[in-house]
Amino acid sequence: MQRSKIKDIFAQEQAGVDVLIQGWVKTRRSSKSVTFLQITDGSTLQDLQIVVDENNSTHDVAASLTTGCSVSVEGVLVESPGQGQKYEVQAGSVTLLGVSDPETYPLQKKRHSPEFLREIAHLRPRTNTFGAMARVRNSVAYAIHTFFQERDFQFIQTPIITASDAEGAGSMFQVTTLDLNDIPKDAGAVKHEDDFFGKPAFLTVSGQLEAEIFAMALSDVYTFGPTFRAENSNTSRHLAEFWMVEPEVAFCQLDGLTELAEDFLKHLTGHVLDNCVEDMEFFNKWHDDTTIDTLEGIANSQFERITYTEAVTLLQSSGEKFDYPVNWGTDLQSEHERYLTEKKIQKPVIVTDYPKDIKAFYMRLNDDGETVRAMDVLVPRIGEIIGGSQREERRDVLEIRMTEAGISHDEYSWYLDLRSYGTVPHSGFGLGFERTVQFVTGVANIRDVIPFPRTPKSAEF
RNA sequence: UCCCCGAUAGCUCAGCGGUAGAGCGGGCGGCUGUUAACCGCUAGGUCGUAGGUUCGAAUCCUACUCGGGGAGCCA
Repeated sequence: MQRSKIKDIFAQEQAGVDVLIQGWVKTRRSSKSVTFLQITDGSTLQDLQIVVDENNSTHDVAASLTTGCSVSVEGVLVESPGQGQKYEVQAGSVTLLGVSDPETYPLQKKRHSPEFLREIAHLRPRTNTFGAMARVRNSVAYAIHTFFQERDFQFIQTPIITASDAEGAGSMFQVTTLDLNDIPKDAGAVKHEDDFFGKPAFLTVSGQLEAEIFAMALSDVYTFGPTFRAENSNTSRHLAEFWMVEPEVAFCQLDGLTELAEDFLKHLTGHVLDNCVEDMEFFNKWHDDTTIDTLEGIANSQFERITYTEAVTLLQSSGEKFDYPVNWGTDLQSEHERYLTEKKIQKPVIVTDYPKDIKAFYMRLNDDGETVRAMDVLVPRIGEIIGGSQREERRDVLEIRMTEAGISHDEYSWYLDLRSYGTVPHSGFGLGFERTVQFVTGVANIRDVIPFPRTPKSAEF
């Protein structure tokens, strides 16, 4: 008999069919006359109840099962007389595939703290929360591709190893094959020519600059891959290794980019609401009882758009007491961003046109000479979920900005070349994938929305 | 990296100067179409590590390690 996934079992039109179920025991409830098993196979949040009567030849096997055991069950699908489930399986035979010693198996049939579960990252996918997270994460990833594919964006794979060490988005991990206990040196200086690439190499902090290359040929492109930041960041919103989505759009100015960002977030949240109903209800019940309302609000609302200068004015006249003062020219603090998106406007806010001195060199300079065409999308609880800009496409202006920022013109000659040979206005942004999953699910800590989190002093599994 | 908080049984925590407790989980027994099942019994801990104060430290002090919350950096 062919195995059925539990998700498909519950989608059956009617009971009465023979089924083969394989999965893991969540709990067992036994009495003298009957044993109930809750089985999960990860295809859905819902457990399947297996009923094993006393006179069943495999009742002793069923009664001996403990949490975590893997089993194979053949039986008949029947309508459940009990509360809590539509169908259950009247067992014909229960086969134990793999034991799970209850003395040592760390998962119990009760809630565990996320901190504890992180220590057993090899077993936490079996929990309700982490299973739901994995399915939603998968769904968001799928929606990212469909969004761009439907718009004829080309999926570009940008390199993970890069020799550029000044991409301007934070500290980088160095990649080397040199023996750190015996580093080759020449007059005290490291002989980088002996290293694998013949010069210092690093893990990428962004695929943007390379994506721009392809946008200047294929018009609309996006990347979606791992990104690395060696910042000593210890917060619930930062990882040393995370995934980022970076569309890059030719013949597009900042207005078009904000529209793309808004459509994008609406598509992702709408897709999850439509396709992860059960899992989202779970998150709404156990993690954040506002998350479904928030997502529905996003689908039905227009994002607010304000300039940095307007934001500063708004904050200064808010009457709100902030720990940090609000001054034009300094970056908005987390508390300021949260006030804007959570209290003042209560929906996603797109802040544009930041002072040039607090933004990256590649952002297009406005005619005022003071601000750049930057854009941050702020959402409740997470803060910045998207950062992007219209790129500086004028070579002379870009060169001045690079000089100011201390960026080598030689090393980025290829980037400058794009402005010499058929330059066009173009724009792009980066969306933090884990922050998006966090936002969608309402899970408080970013370490619980990625299978194996990498953070300072922590790279287990 | 900075500020604050924490680390006691497998898990979640109480104890806060006189030498270790609860609930859940585990084991054993009972019972019921049960569903975070229920009832009874039972086992289980060099109180994060290293120093110090004290007649005596889980408890007070110091350092370190790890974890959490917040900040910065950002996605």
